Amino acid sequence: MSSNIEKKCKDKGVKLTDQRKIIAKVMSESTDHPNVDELYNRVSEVDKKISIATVYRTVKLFEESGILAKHDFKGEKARYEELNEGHHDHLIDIKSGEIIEFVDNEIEELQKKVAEKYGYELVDHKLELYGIKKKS
Amino acid sequence: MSSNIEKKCKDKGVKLTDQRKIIAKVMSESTDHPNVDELYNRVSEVDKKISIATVYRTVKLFEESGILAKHDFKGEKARYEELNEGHHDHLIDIKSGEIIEFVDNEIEELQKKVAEKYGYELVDHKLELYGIKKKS
DNA sequence: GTAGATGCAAAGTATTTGCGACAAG
DNA sequence: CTTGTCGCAAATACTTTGCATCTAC
Repeated sequence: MSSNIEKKCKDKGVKLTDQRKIIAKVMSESTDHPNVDELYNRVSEVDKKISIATVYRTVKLFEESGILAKHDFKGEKARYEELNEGHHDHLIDIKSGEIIEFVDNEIEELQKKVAEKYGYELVDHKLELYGIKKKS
Repeated sequence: MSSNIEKKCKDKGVKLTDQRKIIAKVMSESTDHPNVDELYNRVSEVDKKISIATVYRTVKLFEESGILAKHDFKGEKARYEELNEGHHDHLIDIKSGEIIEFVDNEIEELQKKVAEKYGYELVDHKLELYGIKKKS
């Protein structure tokens, strides 16, 4: 089965090598937000000859092609996730490291307004919430 | 004249050495958000014997003491700024690199609500807007 | 067939650290 | 005095790159 990301590569004219197919598949199947090490480990289980340099080159390429998103959460290594249509932001549990994805259109709208207020067109943004789980 | 940051160090019981006083003064007088290299250069103009290791150690210490804030803007080196009472977020001009500080209480409120919705107490957040200046 | 991709190891960046000398409280 | 800081250079962590070889299209 060709992965979701593999399809996107074809759409965008990104050449598909065996290595890229494996990386694409692993990322497509990941429900978390792996960093390069974690991704390399998962990829190595499929083909242990793939080098970490290729993983770095590939995530960079995928990011530039708009296939993956890179996140630099506080004090952590860069993490990656598949970029799909619906944009979302992240709520990070500072105790467990768990990451919750959320969408809040009201905030999105206000961000545009703020940018406009200063004479800017908003082209991108980063919103991360860091929280502690409440005992309920 | 002792700098603003110098006062904060005394308040927080951070030992004040000559090097720290100089770094504090340079940061207090900076209106931009320098990275460690830039800060080191400015500090070197005052005392060229201060090592970059000390600058790294000091910004880390100041950050942990709640005196400086560290920012990791997209694809850039870490930048620092003095942390004052009024919290603010940043709007970054992706062409010029100019950084505009802003406050939007409505967004702040909504962030808390989002965290609560997922059962979290919001302890920190990061909001960065990236924009292009509109021709007016 | 050719441009681009890969693996490897070496080189870059950014940052941290061990250690002996030194200075603040 | 004593604990913590400094400068220096070496070490570390993460990421990129030169080069010879290989592969997708």
